[in-house]
Amino acid sequence: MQISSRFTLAVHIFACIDTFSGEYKITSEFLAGSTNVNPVIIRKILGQLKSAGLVSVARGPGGTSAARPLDDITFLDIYRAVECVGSEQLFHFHENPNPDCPVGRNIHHILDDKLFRVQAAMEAELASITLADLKKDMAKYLSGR
Amino acid sequence: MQISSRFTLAVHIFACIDTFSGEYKITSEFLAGSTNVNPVIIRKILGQLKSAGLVSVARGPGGTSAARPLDDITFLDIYRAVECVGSEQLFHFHENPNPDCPVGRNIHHILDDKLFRVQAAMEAELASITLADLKKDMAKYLSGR
DNA sequence: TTTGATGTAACTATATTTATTACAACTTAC
DNA sequence: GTAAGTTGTAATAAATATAGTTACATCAAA
Repeated sequence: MQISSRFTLAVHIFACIDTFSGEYKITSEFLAGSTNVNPVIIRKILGQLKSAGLVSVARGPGGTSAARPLDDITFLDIYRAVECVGSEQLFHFHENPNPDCPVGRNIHHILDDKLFRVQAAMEAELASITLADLKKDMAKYLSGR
Repeated sequence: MQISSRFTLAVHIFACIDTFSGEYKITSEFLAGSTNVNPVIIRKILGQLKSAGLVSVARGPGGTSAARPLDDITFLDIYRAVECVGSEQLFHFHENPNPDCPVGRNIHHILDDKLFRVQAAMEAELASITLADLKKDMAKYLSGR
């Protein structure tokens, strides 16, 4: 199954912060307009990003900004902030393999290290991409806006 | 969100084929017993593995076997066989970003190559693991069975 | 104190996964 | 050729997760 759109939404949010800060006030309503997603969903994601220390959200007047330099926020930071997979495991196991079967009893042990390696490879790639990279690439597309 | 347990189930099925072929007839009922999953689900997965050319399933008398040498079946083969993500995309996008917003209009283009790199890293790791590796590691756990 | 925004609860709608029942189709062996 | 055992598949339900929506208390600044 696919990874929740919360992740791409969160990146979209940062892209808006990069692009529109100063020009517009970055509210959940504004972000909802750009993403075409319900403002409450946006606020929930902003809350997760805030808990992870990635953004600052002003309550009274509204307005969101990045809490750290752009080259210090990686896709992995964002992924972990919004994904909130309780288990932190990418792969879902069938819950109750038969303990009376030698394979069923051991399948988890046998697979765990292999699946962890797969997850680690993915996370390493996520960690190699920063919001500074995003901003740089965005400039190409937005030059003529 | 996590990757469907169909993947770990499919690997479990191959582990059973490795371990019990000859000793028992590998039917969907037998596999349901080891995995503790409904036989119809097992049959559906077997159908996907069969379509991908990874197993042979005998209809009348029943019984499943690997269709290729174990060192020629990778975790990526299995992943692709059962995952059937129509789009083949690991990351789910929010569907309708605002085309009137310069960020909304371009977010897909901006992210696509980066997300593809992440997916490729994960798939490369999946491709590096074969059922022969699985069998070897299983031997450690099953020696005293 | 008014204004505009966030934080959050509650509920709904939708989609996906997994389970279950039922049965036709098929293959082998008797 | 028929009985037995199994696969293939449809139809449906149940469980879970995601996303949308309404409503409102809370907060900070002007």
